[in-house]
Amino acid sequence: MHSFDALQSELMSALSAATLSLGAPQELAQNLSLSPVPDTSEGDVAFACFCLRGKLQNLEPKEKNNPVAIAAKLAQMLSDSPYLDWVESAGPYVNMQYRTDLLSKAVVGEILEAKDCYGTKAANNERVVVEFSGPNTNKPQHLGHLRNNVIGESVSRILSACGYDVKRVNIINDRGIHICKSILSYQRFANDATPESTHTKGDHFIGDYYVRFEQEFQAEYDAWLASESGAKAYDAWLEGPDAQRAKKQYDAYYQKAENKRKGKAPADLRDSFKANYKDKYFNTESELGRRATELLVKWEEGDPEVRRLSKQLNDWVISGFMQTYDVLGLGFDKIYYESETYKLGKDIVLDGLERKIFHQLPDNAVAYDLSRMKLEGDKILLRANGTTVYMTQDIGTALARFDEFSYDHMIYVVADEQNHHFRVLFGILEDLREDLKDRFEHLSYGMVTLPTGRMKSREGTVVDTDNLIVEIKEMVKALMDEKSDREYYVDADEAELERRAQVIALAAIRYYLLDVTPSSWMEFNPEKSIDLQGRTGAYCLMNYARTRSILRKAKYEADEGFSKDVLASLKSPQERKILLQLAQYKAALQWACDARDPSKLAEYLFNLCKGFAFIFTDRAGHPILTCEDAELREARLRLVDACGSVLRNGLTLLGIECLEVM
RNA sequence: GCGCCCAUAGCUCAGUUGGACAGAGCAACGGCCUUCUAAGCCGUGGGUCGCAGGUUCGAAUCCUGCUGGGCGUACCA
Repeated sequence: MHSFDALQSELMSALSAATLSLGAPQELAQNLSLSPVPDTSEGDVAFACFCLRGKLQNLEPKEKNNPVAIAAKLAQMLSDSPYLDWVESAGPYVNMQYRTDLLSKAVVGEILEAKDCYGTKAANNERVVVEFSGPNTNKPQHLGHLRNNVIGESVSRILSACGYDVKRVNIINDRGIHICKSILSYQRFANDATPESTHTKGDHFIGDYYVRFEQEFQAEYDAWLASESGAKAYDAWLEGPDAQRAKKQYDAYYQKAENKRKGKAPADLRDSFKANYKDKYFNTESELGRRATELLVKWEEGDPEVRRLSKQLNDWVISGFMQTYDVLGLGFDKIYYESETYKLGKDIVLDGLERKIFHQLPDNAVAYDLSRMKLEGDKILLRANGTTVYMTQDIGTALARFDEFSYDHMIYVVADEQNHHFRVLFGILEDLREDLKDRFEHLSYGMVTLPTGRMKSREGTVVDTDNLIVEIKEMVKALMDEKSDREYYVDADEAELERRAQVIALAAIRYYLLDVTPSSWMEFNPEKSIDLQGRTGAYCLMNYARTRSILRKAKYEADEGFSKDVLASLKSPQERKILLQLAQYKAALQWACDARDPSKLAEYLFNLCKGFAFIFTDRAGHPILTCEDAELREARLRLVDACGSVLRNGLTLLGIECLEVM
């Protein structure tokens, strides 16, 4: 038996044959599936008989509908299987234990032969483009971007391991009013400072000017609100429809009894005005707003000086991003820049207009009728002046990318605030191009929150990616200092310790972010920061290091020609448990791939670690180095090697680098 | 108003698409370091799966209603 899959399929054929002989329809008998057993002492796998109710023609009428009777019958029929140690029915389930020697040889043998390739599938000739990261060039990346980055990278690796031809792409938003705000702020306050002159990372450097702009603008706005023209604008606003809507909401809320009020209290009229009028103030009254808008217009016109400044600032920010990507080990097959792609889509929309997929509004704007996809309203795709919007660009880039990559799947890793945007985007794309139907996926992930709620830049609670990595690394180093007398630390020089701390810190962060299902919102607690105890990246790394350590001490050689027969001596319940866990790796990987969810793999790896950790620490019951039975000793070392191998393969797919010594 | 999503242990999260007694980590409590890395190992306690109905042999999971929360609903990105 050369692999667990082979062993499993032998069992499945036996099961199919048994059900067939009891009169099950072909179709059903050949599509049975096994399920796990809750308690491993009750078997390795189970077959649940519910699906056979009423389907077995050759059974007595009384037994036909009774899963318990069916289970008993099947258990009896499988009792002489050469692939099983034993089989017994437990209620409606048939519990089975694989023949131990076949199991150990199949599982460990396959892993040690395949090594780094264990679990990876052959190319399936399907290409998938994964778009992730997508930063704006006005601020350094925060914890939310980090979640995006690590999910995007891990999903790419998982898809790749499952046979897909993966292309990673990134689209950097380097165009628009936000960069003009930074330019203006830079012009006014920087005195020609540069990242070099201030020894500041480029994205942080520009981020500070962006924040400065927002502060200045807020101060300007507050002053205006308190002024006479602010008061006039407020009075005028009170007469308008926005005020009426705000008043209605406000009154409706406060007219209810206190215990009947739902949701957040609406802002009072004054605050509604303040929030509501901000954009209008920016566009019409604000000096800063006017200057920023002028810059945007000049940028659009191709004004050389504005273009030069814009490029300079963007280059600084992007070089900062690249440093962060470098630290995280991220690389892209292609990076798109919105300054180059923002006009894409216009021709496609005009073409769609001719094909009557879109329609023209009285002011000549072009829109998509959302009722075509069972939603309401119009989605504007070209403004009356002919300029594009975000949606238009996304349509354009999706189709341009198809021409470039001929993808079978296009996955967008984007936060769940944009669920509606992508629903509309995919609807329009499929309306335009029927041949691309079902190729688009939105890998929607939830926000990373703090115990106090959402991160707010105004309150200074935004967790910065670069700083976070440094902080965790310092924490790891402090812990390492406490253990500096350990044997595995004494040989390491400063640079090596630094490297280990960096690897551990990154593992901790990655595991923390990937251990939660992407679609869930997740809480990040900066107080506790990222714990290094329990279900963590550090724990997984430590167990990998334990496997390497013990193999080093045993002078173990990972030779290929070893006799698999020694593996038959692995037969304790805990050893069997690990064998089964190892055998589940492919299933966990496939699940993670199908669900585009690295947390499925993260959970699996933690459980594998726990199984290994038990044996590793059980020196009395499962001695390895000091095991007196030479065959058993070798078998256990092979098992340790297999655990390490699977652990490393899996962690690599999470983007986590392993340490030989920790 | 309309649309989508969420509610599981003190806290943070799983629960493979309807199946065995609802799990993990943290926190709490009790044991383990002359012996394979204690960033660890073993054990204990802790849950009317938001509430009320319904479908089913069987529901945390599906349906209806309610309660509480979130995100959308731009000619912003």
